[in-house]
Amino acid sequence: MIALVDCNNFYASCEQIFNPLIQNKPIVVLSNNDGCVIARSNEAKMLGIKMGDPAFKNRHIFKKYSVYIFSTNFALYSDLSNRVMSILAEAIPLIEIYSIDEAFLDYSGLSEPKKHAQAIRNKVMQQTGISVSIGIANTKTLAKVANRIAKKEVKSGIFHLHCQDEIRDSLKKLPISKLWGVGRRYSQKLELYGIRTAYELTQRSNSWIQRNMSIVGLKMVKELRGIPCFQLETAFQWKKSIRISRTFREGIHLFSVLTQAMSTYAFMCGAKLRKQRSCAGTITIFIITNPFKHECHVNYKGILTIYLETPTNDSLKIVSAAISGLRSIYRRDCIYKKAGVIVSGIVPQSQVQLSTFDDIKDLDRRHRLMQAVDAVNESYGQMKICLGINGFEQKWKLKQEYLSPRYTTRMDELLKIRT
DNA sequence: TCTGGGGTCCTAGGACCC
DNA sequence: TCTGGGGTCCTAGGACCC
Repeated sequence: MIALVDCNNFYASCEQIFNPLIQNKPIVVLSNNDGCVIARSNEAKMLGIKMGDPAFKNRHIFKKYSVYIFSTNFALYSDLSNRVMSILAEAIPLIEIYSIDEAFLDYSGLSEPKKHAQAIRNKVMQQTGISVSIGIANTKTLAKVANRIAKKEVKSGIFHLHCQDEIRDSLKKLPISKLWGVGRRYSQKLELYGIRTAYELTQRSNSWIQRNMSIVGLKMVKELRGIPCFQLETAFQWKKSIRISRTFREGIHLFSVLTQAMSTYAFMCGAKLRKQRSCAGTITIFIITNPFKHECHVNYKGILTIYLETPTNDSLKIVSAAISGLRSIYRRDCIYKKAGVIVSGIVPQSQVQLSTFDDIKDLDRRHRLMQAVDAVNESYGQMKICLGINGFEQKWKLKQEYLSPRYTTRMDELLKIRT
């Protein structure tokens, strides 16, 4: 038996705790640059403000109903999260902290799970002021379903989903898109096959499910049928990738501004790496143009993966690798990869060495590639620059060749598409 | 005018070797 | 010179989560 504890409207609740004036008021928390709504209080939800909606679409609602608006304060949220999690861990040591506001608890062998959950819920409220919903069931996926019911339909905020009839009925009521593990793509696909509820999905054969949704989808459906497939991950996990990425408020047209930003983010990545005592084996940098800007008919991504000869967590080395990578994208010392995506190269000892256009013997082809990259360069940095670092757990190695034949094949395909 | 940031995992298909 | 089956490794891309 597993319990899923989920904090209600977590970021919004955190803001409310320290400000009595905004209790029971509509409040929203906005993302970086005040772009999107990423948390809402119940009152804000009732005004029809949607999760993930761009803030500008809701400005009139904010004004009309005097909605309180906050920018994110992650220091506050993670501090409160830690407090909640330690209360949970005190009650049940076998705990998987699933996200900043959610945890799975091992409830096996508990004779009165609902009573226990009630005690936890009270304690968290009493000691932190955060209200939580708790769903209890035999598998993680069913606990998710139970939690949804606890949050929406039950006053006590606690729901134990165990008898077969009840499970069947709740799955019949659950729209397929709301199921844990079914996102936008899968729900579109499943609806094409006439599957609208979680129950209808459980009626499909195992082979059909695996064919269409991979092994992960099959595990999820088995869990809906009551067979545990996802274990509780109670051990601490090192991060396998670390990333800093930002969207700019305005388009960026100066290379110097890009390098400045890239340095900052690279430096921050280094700090995060050192904090968990890891080293990066590869560094990936990428830049994306504004996907919502319609006048530029193609949107571009510039991606460069740098394979470090020696894994490192030295911020200065990471910064210099990132900057030389960025410069090489900018100088177009690189190979166009496929529509909207450029470059992948190898950087021994932080020196960018990429294949250049000179390597392309076919003059016509070379010309078309250069045109394509020009188009990319022109639209650079209009909106987004990202720096990610990953792979420090993976085997690192210095590649002997700049480009594999396979890569070239894909470029040929691309050229077919573009011409 | 204004659309987030940080993660994980699986799979198909090519490279390469025997 | 041509053909081939089987295995492993790697990576790009696609899916998902909060």
